[in-house]
Amino acid sequence: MSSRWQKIGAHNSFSLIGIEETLLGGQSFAWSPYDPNQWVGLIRQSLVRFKWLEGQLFWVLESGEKITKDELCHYLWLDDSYITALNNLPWRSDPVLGRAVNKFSGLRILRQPMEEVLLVFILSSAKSIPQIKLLCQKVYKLFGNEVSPGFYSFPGWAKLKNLHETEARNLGMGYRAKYLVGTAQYLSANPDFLTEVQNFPYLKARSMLMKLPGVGPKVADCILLFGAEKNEAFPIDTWILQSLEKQYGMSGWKLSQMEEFARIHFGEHAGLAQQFLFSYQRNLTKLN
DNA sequence: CCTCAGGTAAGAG
DNA sequence: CTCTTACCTGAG
Repeated sequence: MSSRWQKIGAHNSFSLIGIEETLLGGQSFAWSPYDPNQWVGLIRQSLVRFKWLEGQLFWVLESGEKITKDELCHYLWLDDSYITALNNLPWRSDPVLGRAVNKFSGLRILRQPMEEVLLVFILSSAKSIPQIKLLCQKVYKLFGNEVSPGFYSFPGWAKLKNLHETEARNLGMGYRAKYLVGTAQYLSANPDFLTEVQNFPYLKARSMLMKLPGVGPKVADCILLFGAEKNEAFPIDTWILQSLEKQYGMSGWKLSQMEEFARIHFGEHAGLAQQFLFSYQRNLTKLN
């Protein structure tokens, strides 16, 4: 059946560690390891499997709705704008970023559905990747579509509105339950909210998102970076905090000062730099 | 048994 | 605007 495999791109500048970190590193919780150098996951209503072989990335649709190569390329940010973004980052003059870019060659930002990113990052606070995955799966299983046995798709906020706080807490959400319920209500009352947010420039979009319960500065930046193609967004989580403090010598700096530094130093594609620094910092013990 | 986590919100200074 | 603390739950 290997004839089903299709090659994704001729010159996609990936590396094994780059694709692996892109899919499993924590910007999406939809992907799982399959065989060695293979990963499965849902993109909307399509169950897709990727394979890394001899320096090339291949894909196959396992089940669910048809998906085009163009849609996959967009999801994986395989168009030339990635190269442009990378070239605009100061990795030549910044040795910290340089090491990260070199180590995680081809690491990208996945372009995910904004609605789904909103949900998973509301649920992400103070939780590890496996915990977030599990929690998402519980919610998806309750309201989502079973695309393939064991694979449930993101149900959409209209259906999430049917989840009451008590029920959400019973799933193990803890204090995140009231965030989810509150956000579902807000979106129900303002159906075009996310579309509007997407059309505003970064800073305005960010402050709009922060009106949602459970969405603070970090989650808002994740939503904009992973779900709205706003590359200026620079989510500062504990890993980035560590990176800035230890690699960039910014201990004692205020969060607002770090944001300003990121904006000036990394520029309009700061979010891509963030992803490299994040991966480097998080894998620091494994790298040496 | 105790601490802390990939964060947010609320209250105080 | 900055700083502190509580908030659920589960892992270490």
